[in-house]
Amino acid sequence: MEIFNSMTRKKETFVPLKEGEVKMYCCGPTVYNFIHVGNARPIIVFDVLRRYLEYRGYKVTFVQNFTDVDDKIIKRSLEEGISAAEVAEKYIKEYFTDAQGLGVRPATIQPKATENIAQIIDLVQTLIDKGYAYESGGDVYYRTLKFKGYGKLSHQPIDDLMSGARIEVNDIKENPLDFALWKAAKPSEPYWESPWGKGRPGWHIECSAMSNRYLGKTIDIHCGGQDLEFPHHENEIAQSEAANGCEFVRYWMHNGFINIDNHKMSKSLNNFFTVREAAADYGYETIRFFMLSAQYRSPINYSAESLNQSKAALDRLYTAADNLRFIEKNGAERDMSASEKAFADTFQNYRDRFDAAMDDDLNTADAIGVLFELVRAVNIETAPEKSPSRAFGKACSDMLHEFTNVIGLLCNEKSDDLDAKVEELIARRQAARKAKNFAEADRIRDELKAQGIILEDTPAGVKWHKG
RNA sequence: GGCGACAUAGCCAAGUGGUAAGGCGUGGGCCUGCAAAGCCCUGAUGCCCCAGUUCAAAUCUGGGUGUCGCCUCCA
Repeated sequence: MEIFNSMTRKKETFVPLKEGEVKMYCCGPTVYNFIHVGNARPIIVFDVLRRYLEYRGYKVTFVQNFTDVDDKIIKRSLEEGISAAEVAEKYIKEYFTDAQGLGVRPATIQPKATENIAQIIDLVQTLIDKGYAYESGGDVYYRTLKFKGYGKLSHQPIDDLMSGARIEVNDIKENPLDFALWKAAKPSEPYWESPWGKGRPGWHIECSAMSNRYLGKTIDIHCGGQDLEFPHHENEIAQSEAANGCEFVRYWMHNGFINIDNHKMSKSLNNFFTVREAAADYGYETIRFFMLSAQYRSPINYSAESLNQSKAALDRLYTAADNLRFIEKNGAERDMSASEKAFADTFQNYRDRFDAAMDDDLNTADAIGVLFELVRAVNIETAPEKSPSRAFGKACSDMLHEFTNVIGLLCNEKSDDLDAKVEELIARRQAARKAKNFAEADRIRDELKAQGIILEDTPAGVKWHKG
């Protein structure tokens, strides 16, 4: 598999440190609010990466953290009149509601910064001992100029970074580029005891500490949004490599932004939609489809038109899956015919092309193209006039789901429970149709429609799907 | 100012040297009690512009134009 490595700015063949195993870390949300649609992109994209690596046989250890102590959380706690810990707890819960809706599997480990204070303090102390950090008025800062590779991820010459930061006036730092590892507690702020007095960790040090604790000194993949490249990931490299004396990350992956009216969606610009709002309008899974309809590094524009197109495309997928489910249950009771077997023999071609697309730096747009080519072929081969067999329906269904499981689509399919209720109403409507009582037939159809069930009359019988 | 990304049909979006995937939408058709779905046909002689390299370029090179991002908390 080829991965575009932000560090080298090239696609590189992915070779894990240990054969058959992948250690990956993804920067998780700061839990002070509902996540917005922009936040959802890395969550979805790197969930697909994790699924694909597992599909290819790797044992994946995936760590995604929660930043649950931070200025914004403290601010929020004052606004809401509850403790910072309660704010964090509340929005972690909301995060999981959204993540589950989006079809995102829980990471292997989802640590919180506040569960790792001892590790963070140790790491800060190590950096002080090695001369890479210094205490100043209860704060501890990283001595940026001391780390030779500073700027290597963002490819920024250190002089340019310096000039950009020049305007900052701060007497307690040796250099404007130095960043906080530990912040002294102000009155009424949450704090932990440390060798430098009461305080709390800076943002960047958390990820270094947790990555090291749960995955080790060198990991295979570290991912996040492009805006984390500098300074967050740059700082992580400086911290981890200075402390451990070895390479921190083999492959850096950064996803592109979601735009609104061609401008970055962000909380600071206040032009964002929360996932909760978007899901109310289009459904969670439509958001997931939308995110995967373009390659993860390219910017995508969030608009009603795009989301509606994604919803329509997703419906086509559901229709196909429903048809196959129908055939599995009601198809011809016989072995697969010669032509059915011949078609099943072509599955490997689709698989090869799907894998090739995903191997190419997770080209989900291309992979979805293959998926839809499969859908059309399956629709043709399972047309009612061909009286497809149940075995064939299952074979096609399995193939379809092999792909949709990798990209995490089709996670809201029908249940057997619902089947029974709907089937009964369908039977009553069929009786009415047979008696040419179309008024009653249409009434039942409307009744089901009101419950979100859409009927379709086909030569092979009445099918239905969730609208 | 420094660094970087992108520009493909009405819309979304693949395609990095060999003659334009896929989805949405439009129009027509088959099928149907009607509808829906599905299938077939339809759609860029063309890939922002101008040069150049090549037997061959959306794909490579040079120069433009336009849009966006990072350099500050941010996915």
